[in-house]
Amino acid sequence: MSVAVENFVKAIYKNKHQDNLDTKPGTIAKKLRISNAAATDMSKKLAERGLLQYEKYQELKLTGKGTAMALNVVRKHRLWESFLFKLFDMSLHDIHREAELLEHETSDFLADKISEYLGNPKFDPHGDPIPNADGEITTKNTSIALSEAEEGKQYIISRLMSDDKEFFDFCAMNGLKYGNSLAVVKQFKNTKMTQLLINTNTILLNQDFSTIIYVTEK
Amino acid sequence: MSVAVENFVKAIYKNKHQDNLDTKPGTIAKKLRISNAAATDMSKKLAERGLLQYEKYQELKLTGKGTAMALNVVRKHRLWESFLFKLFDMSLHDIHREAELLEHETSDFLADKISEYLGNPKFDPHGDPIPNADGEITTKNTSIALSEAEEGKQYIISRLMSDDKEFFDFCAMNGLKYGNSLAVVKQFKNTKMTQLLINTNTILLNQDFSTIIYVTEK
DNA sequence: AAACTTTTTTAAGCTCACTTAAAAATTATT
DNA sequence: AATAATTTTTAAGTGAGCTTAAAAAAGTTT
Repeated sequence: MSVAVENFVKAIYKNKHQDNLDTKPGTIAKKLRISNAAATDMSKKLAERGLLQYEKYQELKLTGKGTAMALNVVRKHRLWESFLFKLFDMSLHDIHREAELLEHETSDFLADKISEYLGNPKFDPHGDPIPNADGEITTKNTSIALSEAEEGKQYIISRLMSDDKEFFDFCAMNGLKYGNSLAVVKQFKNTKMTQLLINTNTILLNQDFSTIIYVTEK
Repeated sequence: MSVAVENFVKAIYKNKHQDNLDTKPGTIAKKLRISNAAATDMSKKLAERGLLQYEKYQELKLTGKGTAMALNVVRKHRLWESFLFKLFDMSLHDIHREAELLEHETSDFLADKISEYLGNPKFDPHGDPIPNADGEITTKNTSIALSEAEEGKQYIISRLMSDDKEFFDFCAMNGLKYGNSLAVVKQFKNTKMTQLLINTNTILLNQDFSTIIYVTEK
């Protein structure tokens, strides 16, 4: 399958299950940096191929086949991220950038080899779950966004949900790393800021960041 | 640069420096399994881009820029082969197949990481030299084809020059592996066969295989 | 509800990387 | 050297994946 098609179904899947965005052609277009016209066009073609359901002016809905394709690409992406992170000590942003390309040129055979090598991990270095070879995500996500965390409690960082370089740079600089501990000191209701303590450092996060950092109770 | 372009300059480079074939558009077309017309077409376009010199009915000649591109792709291919071979215990044919895809989606940055991880190897598992980051091949190839080897002498396998699955299956079955030792027992002049001894086994090779297995004197 | 704004779709057109068919040139054969 | 066979080039056309511009529909504001 082509890169364009794989990225298209992946974008639909992620908008629906991850980024809490709608799946209308225009929204997908924005994410993929293509024109609305191109997205509408692609939608019709993929509907014919049985990868999604398309109805004028409505949200796109992946079929089972389309979902399977999306999960297959997501699996490869997250396996590559895990692998590169482990072996090469690359930043979260760098591994994302490389995985974005490699995911489309990786056979199922190689994906399984990588998975096996890593001990069939369930999460990647961002804390995102890795679908298994059958496209199933077997882990339940019990984590919450930092913006929803309770004052005074201890948490462990379980997910950094972004692919923005500046965000990752900020995280790296401040010890905000998958698996690390922190305490939520205060939630500022009006300004929607979250104050937390990590490694004896106090950090104040605005909503942009507190809603994409996920944690579980310690 | 597109996959098509990268494969085109790579094919020219390999025909010239490795496979001892000419570099006319038709010959490249055959290798890439595209029509002669497509190859002629591409030749003109790449000439305009300064990657090669094109003269009607003549062989194609890579420019410095074209050669650099070819070597960059070859470098990535051979680094991937080395890497996959080392980590995943994959067959020579399998690593080739995967590398053929990955080579086009690998940043220079990642290539350097892989190289560094492997200790900047000079040869891949086929015995092919790996160009450095500047596109230089610093090793001299002193090996000869088995078909040219002398009766009664001991050799070490230094290169398996092919990408054919059957050939690699044969090699794997018979201990014909990069770095292994063998003795040339007899060269049959008329039938162009080579008889050799490896691990107490006698093997008789025809010319198809004896010309693509390279060795150095022990 | 009418008017305005935004989004989506349709229409026409582009580039890339191919194809097949025919014409032209080269190479091989007698 | 003339003819036949092969190779290369030219010409015309295709599908994928885009674009911009205009038309149509949906959503928002007053």
